[in-house]
Amino acid sequence: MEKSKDNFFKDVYEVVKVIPYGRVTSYGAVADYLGSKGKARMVGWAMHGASRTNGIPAHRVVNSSGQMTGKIYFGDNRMEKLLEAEGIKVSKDRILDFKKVFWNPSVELKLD
DNA sequence: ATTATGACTTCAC
DNA sequence: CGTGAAGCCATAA
Repeated sequence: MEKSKDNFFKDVYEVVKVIPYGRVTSYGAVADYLGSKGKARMVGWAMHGASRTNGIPAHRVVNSSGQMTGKIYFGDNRMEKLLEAEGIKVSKDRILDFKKVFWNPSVELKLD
């Protein structure tokens, strides 16, 4: 993250910050919204750095299966706890009503 | 420059 | 629903 090379990360953070309460999204959805669908992994990388940052609800970002793959990087059950605190039911590191709580930035947050 | 790795995704079995 | 393989791109060694 030196210079303006972290523009992608910054965009990811902005989108994640905009995720509504009790909603979640996927790495691919964010990457797609940013115009780089193939960078789904990079979004995860950005979250990796956000996990230690304040103001970034990284717990609202999961993979396409609704599985909280990064909870281990969060701090064990901290991620699950946060999600449940927002009314999101979780089971076996996986969001139950994923389809209902899913928030697609490309649709909900479309540009004017 | 090259190889390995990863909070990913999708398809196939 | 679980596992495996291929595709994808940036970071690390």
